[in-house]
Amino acid sequence: MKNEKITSRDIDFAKWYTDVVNAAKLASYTSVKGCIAILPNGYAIWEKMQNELDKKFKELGHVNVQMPLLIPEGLFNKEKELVEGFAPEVAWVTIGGSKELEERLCIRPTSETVFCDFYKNYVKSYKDLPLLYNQWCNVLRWEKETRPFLRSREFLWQEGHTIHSTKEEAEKETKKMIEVYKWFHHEILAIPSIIGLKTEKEKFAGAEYTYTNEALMFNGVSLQCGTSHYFGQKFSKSYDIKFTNKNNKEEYAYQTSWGTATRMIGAVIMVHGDDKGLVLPPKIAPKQVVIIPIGNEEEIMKTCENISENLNKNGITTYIDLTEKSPGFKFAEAEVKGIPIRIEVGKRDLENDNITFVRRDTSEKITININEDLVEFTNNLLRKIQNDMYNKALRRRDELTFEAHNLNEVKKIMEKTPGFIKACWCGDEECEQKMKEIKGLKSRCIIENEKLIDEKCVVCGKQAKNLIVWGIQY
RNA sequence: CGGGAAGUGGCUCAAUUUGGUAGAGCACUCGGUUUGGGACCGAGUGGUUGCAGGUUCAAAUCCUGUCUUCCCGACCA
Repeated sequence: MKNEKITSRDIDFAKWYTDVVNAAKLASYTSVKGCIAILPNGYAIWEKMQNELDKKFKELGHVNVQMPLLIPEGLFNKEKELVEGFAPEVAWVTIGGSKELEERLCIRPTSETVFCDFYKNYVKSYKDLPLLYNQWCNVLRWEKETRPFLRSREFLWQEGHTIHSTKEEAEKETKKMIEVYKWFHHEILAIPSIIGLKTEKEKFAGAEYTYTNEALMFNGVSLQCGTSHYFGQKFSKSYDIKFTNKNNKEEYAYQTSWGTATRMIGAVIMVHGDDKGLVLPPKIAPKQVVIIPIGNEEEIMKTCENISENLNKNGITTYIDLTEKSPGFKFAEAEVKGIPIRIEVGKRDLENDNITFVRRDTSEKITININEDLVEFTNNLLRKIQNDMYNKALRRRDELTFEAHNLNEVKKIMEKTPGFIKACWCGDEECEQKMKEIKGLKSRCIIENEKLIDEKCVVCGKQAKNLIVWGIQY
């Protein structure tokens, strides 16, 4: 059954996306462009994401802090490349109360500068290092074109800012955190992603290099999902963060930063969703099971309560839909919200001592005896759904991943469906620019540890340096 | 930021062309009958038409500005 409120994914993907956001009540627009209200259904998903990441960060020794929202202009301007990168999308506070400020204050688009300002006075000795700080907060970037979750002006994220006494340690941290994001996408969100370096053109302003996770959405458009930056001593030199090393010499510190955002909610929608609405991987579903009574006889209600209690007690989150709607309405409602498993309990089931399980991802109906071990059965099914969703997304990505050896091949591929295009590149920014002329193709990342598929650059034919994944960006 | 479209109860839309008391369906509330794919009957509640100005005896309707949303382009660590 198709949901009438949702435009078909194949007819208009952009409309489908916003329809799902609305129908699943994840977010709604407000009076300020690009600033969305994240509603309970959406925020609960974000909380699940936060819990998973926060737990992992802490296992790896990171601690949470909170830095200010406002950054004095002078402080913000110290790192030249960062300023140039962010200047067009920074909002400024110029008046406090009714008084014009002597120095205007920038609303943080990212917090490198604030962390640096703090580290400057805090770090004295190699014994103080490393500091592995993270903060969960909102940031503001004055985007011109906005879309709920994917590109909003205000968004929630986490930003890790670490500072180290050696280059090796900082580089290890950079690599480690991009692997954490990859784990998060694969294991928790059931989204396959490709890790690689950003080209000079695409890297974070002020970074020596940037690692990124690139994922492909159902429509073949790619989304940057979590980045990890190595700063070397660039920021520490701009902000004068020195420590005394083991040899009693002053040395500039080595830094990293890494972040991921509420944009991931958008990724989950666009990778897993279908024409009935959202499809949530069990590991981030705020409620994993919905139990729908069909009829209101005492035996039915009692059975629902028993199942719910039993599952909840054993760590599976469930609820019984007790609203006075018809069963069909409740089915549709559970589907639009993406709840992984629906259990139906009605007269027909109970006459045979059965209950009915329905999978959200495949719509498969499974009738089982009520005396079976429901906890084990449900846990297995949740695991299976999580795995199957990953594999389905992986298959889709592989279907939409192509190789190209020259510009004509690139054009041909892009005429059909967009997707990831693997092609070699000489390292010249001009060639990157030429690729962009084909439907806006940009380099997503440089693939390491994989053989070049060609000796020549896909654009100019000169000696190839890197294998690049190209794609259209959200 | 450039080009285009739109904004009327919570939602989808009508009334705008030709200015003259703002209307329907869904949703919501109450009562009843229902319940295996978005139930049915009956009775209700809810809008100074995005906002600010202007023209007019009179503005949802005409004019100006502005905000928001959507599409195309540019931009996007």
